[in-house]
Parts: sequence; structure tokens; C-alpha cells
Amino acid sequence: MLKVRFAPSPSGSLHLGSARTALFNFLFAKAKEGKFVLRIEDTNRQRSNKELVEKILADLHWLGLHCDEGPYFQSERINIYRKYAKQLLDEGKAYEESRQSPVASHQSKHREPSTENREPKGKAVIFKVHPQKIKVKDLIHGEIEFDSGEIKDQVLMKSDGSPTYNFACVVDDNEMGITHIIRGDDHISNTPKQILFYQALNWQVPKFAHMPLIMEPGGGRLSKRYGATAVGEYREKGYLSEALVNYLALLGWAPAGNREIVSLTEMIKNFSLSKVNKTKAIFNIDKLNWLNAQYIKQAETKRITELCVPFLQEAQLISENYDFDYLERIVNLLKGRMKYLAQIGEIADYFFSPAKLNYSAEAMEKIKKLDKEVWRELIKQLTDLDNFDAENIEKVCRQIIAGNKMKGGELIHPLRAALSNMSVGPGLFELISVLGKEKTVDRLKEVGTRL
RNA sequence: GUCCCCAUCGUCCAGCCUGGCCUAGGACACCAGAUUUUCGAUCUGAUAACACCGGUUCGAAUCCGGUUGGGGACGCCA
Repeated sequence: MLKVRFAPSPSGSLHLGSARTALFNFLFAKAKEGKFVLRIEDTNRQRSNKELVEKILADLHWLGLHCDEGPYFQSERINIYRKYAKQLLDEGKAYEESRQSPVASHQSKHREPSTENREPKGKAVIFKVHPQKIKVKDLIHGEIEFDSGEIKDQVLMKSDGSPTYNFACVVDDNEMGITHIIRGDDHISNTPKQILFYQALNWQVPKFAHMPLIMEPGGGRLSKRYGATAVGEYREKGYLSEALVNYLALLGWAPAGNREIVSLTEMIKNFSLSKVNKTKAIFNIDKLNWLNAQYIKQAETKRITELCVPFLQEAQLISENYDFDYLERIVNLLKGRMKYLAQIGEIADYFFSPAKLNYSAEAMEKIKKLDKEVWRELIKQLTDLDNFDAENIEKVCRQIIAGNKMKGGELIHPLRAALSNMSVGPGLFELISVLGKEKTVDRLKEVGTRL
């Protein structure tokens, strides 16, 4: 049975690049009816912690990338690595060595200072590398050839007794029966080292597929410097997981037929490693925003409303108690105008303000352009209006406009300013309808006192 | 520095494997127009690319070589 794995190290929250690696592994497994294994590479105690693991698991869950097996934790498997290190030692394929001068003699700025470095507790196990050619048939890149003469002897077990990444990785992939290793391009140079281990242990070498990295607009790997690089940051801004997954999939892969909006299920149906690009992809927030807006627009209003609640609370527009129906009507009015849900706080505030608004100079100027008499007429007519829907409200307004021989905008712009303190926004009559008679009339009366 | 990977519109992809259907297609962004009470959304249209040089061939974006450019890896990190 075909088996792939996603093996993040919990040294940070789930990065977009890692998420995409997880996604492609997931798609490949599902497309081929194989298994998707999750393994946490937490051998580095200094940089791993439980909360980070939980966060990564939560992010994967949110993305809908559920694993079929695992999560396994490397920190719980030390004995397995030791066993195979000992085997290689016994077979003379590896040797032991004490740490050489613990004081870093060169390029120390690249090393993270760590207490580990200064107190070697035991001897490291080191693998002997013999010169040879190593060929890899990469499922994405094709054949790649390496010369192991370029590779130094490799540490298998560190002097503190923990395994190195490359060794633990090979042992685990073999133990777990991983058949296909799909990972980032940055691992290409680890591949020959790992193949050497497979050969020394007489294990079958799995198939490899190295996918291109995600780059940031200026070039270079997508990094913190760019801005939001973690899956969690996008969730917190109100991106829908389907949109993020869709966007990530489009980076380096495309379904047949020039399609842009593709569900996970459709991706699985269409996925093929041979169609994955070899070229790096630059992260483009504009396209993600567009996709997200598309998904928000298509989603059910109820769902979007539920997702908007925390953002409205954060913006202190609502508290623990709120009128969900009112929220739903607001979201229905605004959901076509958001790139991400956090924007609801900025565009919906006037629905929750008290009658008396803090008008900007610009809004006040617009308000003053409309005659006092017209304001009074407006208040009266709206107060008397029984069926407060957008259609009826428009009828009333149009009558006033006609009766006073005005242009539409001459009433509409001041009215919008008076009710929302904004010069832009959704259709005014719908806005008024959603705001409701009471709030509308109260606010207009407030305006009356200031003229 | 050494090794490795990559190269189509500004960006993401299609086409490349299996040369001719490519006067290179779609999407995002940008620009213009339409629509609208405003903004947005939507619709229509426009601009825009096969990095360069050589080879193979009747014919190359597609195959081969080189150059240039970009990226990655060279840890007792993962």
C-alpha cells in the first residue's frame, strides 16, 4: 500500500510552505487510496514544545488535512534509532567519536548558542561515507545525480544521545513503511545522504518527489520579513480554509482545464505528481484575497455570520449577547465586500453605534447640504412607513426627491453620511432596511438637532 | 567557494514529455468602458511573456549544448 507522510518539526507554527507540502502529500495519498501519516520531528528538545505541537495539529485540522495514521513523535522513539545506530556500528559502517573542540572556530554566528554544545555527555556515532555516484529518480525533477565524494561522514547519533534529522528520518520512514517521500526542494541535498543510510541498512529506498519552494515577492524564501507566513495568521484574519487550501494548491499545480476555484474533493480527483511544477512560486496575496472573496461570497450567510462573531467582538461592536438575526442581515449585506472576515469590524461599525454618531468633517459637510425641511419630511415619512423593506424605503425616498425637484444623489449622499458616517458602502436602501426603523429614525432625529 | 535545482505575460498556471493545430491560452493585479445613489461586486475590452547564444530539424516555446540570471544545500538544526 502506498504511504506518504508529513513530518513537521514543532519549532514554530505551521508555515504556509509546510502546509502546502502537507497538502500535496494528502492529495497524493487520497488520489491513490494510500495512507497519510503524520510524524512530529521533535528530537530537538530546546526548540520543541507541546503548545507548538498542538497548534500545528489544530492548523492541519482546520485545513482539513486529516491523517490516517499518527501522529508519531520522534522523541518517543529514541531506542529505535539507537538500535540501528548500534547495528551500523557493529557492522563497521559507523564509528564513534568525541566532540571535537566545542568552541566554534568558524562561522559561529550561524550557530545557535546552546548548552548542549558545551557539554558533550557521550560519543557521537558517525557514518562512514565512501565515494560513489548516487542516482535518484525524482518524481518531479527526473534523474538527479550526486557524487558522495562531496559528502562528509555523517553524524547518526549526537553525543547527547539523540539522533540527527537525516538518520531519524530514514529510520522512521522505513519503520513506518513510507513508500513516497514528498517534500520541499530544500531537501534535495539531503537525499543522497539518506540513500546512503538506506543502502547501508539494506532497506528499500522509497520514491522521492521534491516540490518547489514558495518564495516571497522580492525573491528568497517566504519569511517572516514578508508578513504573515503562518497558517494560523490567515485563519485569524478571517480567511476560509477552503480558500487557503485552494490557493496553496494552485502554487505549483493546476487542475485540467484552466480552472481556478477547486474544492479539495476535485483536487483529489485530479491530482497527479507528474503535473507538479519544477519551478518556484512567488506568493501573491492579491490572488489569495480574490479567491477568499469568492469563497466568502459563495458561502452560506449563516456560516459567515458565525465566523464573523469573534471579529465583531474583537472590534467591540458586540458583546457576549447579541441578536444573531440582526448580525445575519448585516453580513448578508456586506459579505460581498470583504476580502477577509476581519474587515467586518471596519465596515459594519455604524450598525452598532449609538444614535449619536461622531461625524467626520466630510460627513458633516454632506449632511448640511440637505435642507432642514427635507430632513423633517424624511423622518416623518420613514416613521410612518409600516413595511420597512428596501423597496418601500426607496419608494419613499424617490417621492421626496421628486417632490423637491432634486437629483437622486442630493438626497442619497447626505442620508448615507447621516446614517453611516461614511461616503461609501452598500446600497443605501438595503442599508436602511437592515438598520431598521428605530435606529434609522433615532439617528436622523439626532442629526436634526445639529443642523 | 563547492554541489544541486530552476528558467513562458508584473504574478500564478496551460502548452513542453509525444516538435508543425502557438499570429502562445486562462486567472490575479493593472488600465479603459458598461452598470450603480457611492465604493465594492459584476460584465466587456486593452496592455503584457517563450531569458540569451548556438545546434538538431523542412519546421523549436517544445529536443540538445553553452551563457546569463534566480533559488537551494553544504550543522552533533530540522
